[in-house]
Amino acid sequence: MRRTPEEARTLALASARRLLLAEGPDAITLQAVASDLGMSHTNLIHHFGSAAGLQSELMRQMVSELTTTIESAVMRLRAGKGEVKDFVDIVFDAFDRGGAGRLAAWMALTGESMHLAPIGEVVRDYIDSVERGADAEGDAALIHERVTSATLFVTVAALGDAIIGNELRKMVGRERETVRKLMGALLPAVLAAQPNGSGQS
Amino acid sequence: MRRTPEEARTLALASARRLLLAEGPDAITLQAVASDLGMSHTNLIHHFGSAAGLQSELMRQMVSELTTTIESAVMRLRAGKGEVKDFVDIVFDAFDRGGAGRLAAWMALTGESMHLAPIGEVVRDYIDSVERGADAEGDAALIHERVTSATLFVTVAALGDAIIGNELRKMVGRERETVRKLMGALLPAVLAAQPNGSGQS
DNA sequence: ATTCTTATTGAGAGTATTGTCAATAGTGAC
DNA sequence: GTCACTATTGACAATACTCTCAATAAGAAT
Repeated sequence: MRRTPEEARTLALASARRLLLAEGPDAITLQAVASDLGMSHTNLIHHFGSAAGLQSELMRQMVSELTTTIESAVMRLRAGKGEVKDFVDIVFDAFDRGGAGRLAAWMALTGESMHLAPIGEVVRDYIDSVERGADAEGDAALIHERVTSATLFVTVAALGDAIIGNELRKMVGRERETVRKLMGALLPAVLAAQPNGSGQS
Repeated sequence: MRRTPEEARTLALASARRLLLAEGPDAITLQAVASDLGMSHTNLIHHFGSAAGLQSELMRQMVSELTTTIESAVMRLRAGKGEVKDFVDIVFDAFDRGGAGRLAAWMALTGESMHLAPIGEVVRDYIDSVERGADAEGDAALIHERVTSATLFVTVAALGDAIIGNELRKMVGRERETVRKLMGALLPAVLAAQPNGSGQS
């Protein structure tokens, strides 16, 4: 009956995430989480300080997972172990999995965009890594521009897909991978210095 | 002192939109709108029936504007008066202008996705028009697939750009048109039946 | 002018949410 | 076993939001 603080926090964050996915951001209230867990809402205040503390911690956790996932994909790409198409898949999955994209959108909508900073960092890391590996050939400035553009492109599309992709696909009758497949096919053309490459490896 | 019903509704919707842009979806309350307009919140209930009625009307109005804008762009494209790049620009602007993208995201997040149906319809209209104009040449089924994919692609990316584009661009230091320019450059390749064509009209 | 419609308001009820505070009860340390 | 720590709870206050209801008043119609 008496959980460790870590247990309590983990349970609460899992419940909050469940509520976010099922009923949207506004459903994450102290009472809803407490009743879902069968505990009192005052206990949540005890563990998180306030309702804002819980929400903030949920944001921090999900952004952390998101960036970790993407970072590992960047590592593989840096090691030359993966294709661009796989990277696209991972980014799309990362925004889709566990409602990370919906949460990111919520943060952007409610003005809590400071929590998004880690995403910007990992994007910058990715840009640096690709730049470093590629500056042997071609114009470094040009490559920098292409890589940043491509990364922005993937991230923005992955977010949009996570939020509205399912609804739109339902309306026009396409399957789930439609957008990410296109992105995977087109991105190499953006990255390649020569405009001919649709490098299908 | 005594407005016409249309005046009152117009004022209220404008105020609600302002609040949505400035402080996010949760800021659209009867009290906030009423105080912004210097009227009592009961008057808003009189005109919209309920708080949900006001929000619903705001969604309807903004989606209507969005679809109207996109539809006119589709007409121009159908008449052969515009390039694909212009269409991309218009879709991106439509989601950005007046916070339509943020509102669409809010709808998707809160489960009010029925209001999104008109967007699906205009997308389907666009698909039909392009299909009809293009089925003289090539495989009709293939063209259908390419066009639906491309339209999904543009819409999803435009939404993502409207929500998180500014934040991400700020973090990596790119200007505003980065993503839409890429989309405009890549989309013709998706639409062309032959993989060589980046058909610039 | 009188009447009718309705835009507008203020008071107040009902509910949800956050938060405070004191008290209870596990759990480990000694 | 006793004590200290703290996870947990229930009662209660405070605020915000929605909504009902009765009353007021502005404008149109006659």
